[in-house]
Amino acid sequence: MATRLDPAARRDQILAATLRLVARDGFARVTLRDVAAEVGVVHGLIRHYFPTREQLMAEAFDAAVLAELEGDEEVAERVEPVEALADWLTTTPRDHYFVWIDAWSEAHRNPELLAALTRHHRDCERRLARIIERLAESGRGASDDPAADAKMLTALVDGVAVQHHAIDLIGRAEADRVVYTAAEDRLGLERGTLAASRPTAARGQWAADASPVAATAGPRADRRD
Amino acid sequence: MATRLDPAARRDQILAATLRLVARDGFARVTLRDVAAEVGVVHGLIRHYFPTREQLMAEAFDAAVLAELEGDEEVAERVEPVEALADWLTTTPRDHYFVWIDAWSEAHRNPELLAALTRHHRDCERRLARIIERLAESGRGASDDPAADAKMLTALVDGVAVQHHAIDLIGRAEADRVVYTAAEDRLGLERGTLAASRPTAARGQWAADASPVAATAGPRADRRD
DNA sequence: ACCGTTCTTGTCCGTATGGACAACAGCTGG
DNA sequence: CCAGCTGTTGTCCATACGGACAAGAACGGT
Repeated sequence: MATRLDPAARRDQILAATLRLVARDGFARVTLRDVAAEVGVVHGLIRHYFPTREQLMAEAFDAAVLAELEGDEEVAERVEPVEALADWLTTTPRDHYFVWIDAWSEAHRNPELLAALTRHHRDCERRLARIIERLAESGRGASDDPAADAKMLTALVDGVAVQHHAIDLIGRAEADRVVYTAAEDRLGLERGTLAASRPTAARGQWAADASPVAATAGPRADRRD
Repeated sequence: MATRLDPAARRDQILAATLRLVARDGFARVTLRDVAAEVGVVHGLIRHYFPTREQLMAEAFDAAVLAELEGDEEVAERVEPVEALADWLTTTPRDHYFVWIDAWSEAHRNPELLAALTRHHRDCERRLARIIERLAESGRGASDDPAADAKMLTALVDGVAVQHHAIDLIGRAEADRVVYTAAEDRLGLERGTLAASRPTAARGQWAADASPVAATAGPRADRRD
């Protein structure tokens, strides 16, 4: 059925499929058979690459964390701090956030996941703090305590993302507006500065192949053994 | 085994047990047998009260929303706005938040749950906006747009709650500090005002009986049929 | 051309779940 | 005291899951 693949390629394929399904169905509901069907192989094959369901999930989430943060670092260091800030604070693609929200709800009963989440969150705060620092150095903004400002803004971004993605209470425009306004007030920027410098491109992708996370995966189909 | 109970009492008992288990294991993992074991009855009895698992979950979540918001309204109207604000912005008990976070991750595949969440969120924002309004009227604070301030602070509270409860990155003291500082800046209060007026008592309870949510439910026990 | 490696499949098993149902038991009204 | 209602139990069933394993098929080195 499925053509024989390079082991590494198949692994990545399985991890990408797992992330798609987690975004759609949640960590707890994704079964090995689901993943196999999404990839187009027999469910026994999954076990050939991942000894247990838990390990699959753990590696999939690790891959997500890794992919989300890779590369941006030096790039962000070169662009104007105001632009970098506007980019960082803009809302993330929906399917990504579904995975994060699911991870939050799963973290307190999965220590590995909690560790990965903690590392990821610290990374996010650190990068944002660095942007704020550069903003203050450039004289275009002000901050007494970049770390504290970063922590507050990170929390705000997550909270707004919940309102936007999970509850669907506000649209993307308003989500950005809420965060931008708060950031401008906090960092001594004039109102509207951030919206004006928002770059056009969206942030990174997930899967190993070029397709976005939720490319496949229509309404949950029936499965067989 | 279990003594014959008043139907309404047994219903409430089942709903309370369900919420306890959802806080511990998540919506997706709670089984009818789990609930029955938690209550101390046979799993067939659950079906006598709730025709299907989905309905049980839906009603349990409705009960949670209802219990969380009931009563406080007129009470909040009588206390000093600064004190009411400090109370409203302080972090909610942990087990409650686990249910909310789980609900967020479940909402996009459960329309009823999404509707309940939306209503709840709107209620929260409305109440906070009312407090901010009274604060401005009293002259002790200022707000150009109470609704916008309420939306931003609600998002911040949720985001901080994630950092505090889900990721366990910050403690309760720091969680309150982050929110209080942001609120004070936004509403023209002097730094420290909110921390100084935090009331002593915590917010409401859930279950029908007096016990807190996670009273029972140690580390997940083995079950039998 | 052969042969070992390993990617891949098909099938089996024990377990757990949601749901259905008949029998039992305690309460209430006549 | 009896009959009916209903809360409660125990048991059964079809399904689906994670995991295990042996057999098949493609690939690579010699």
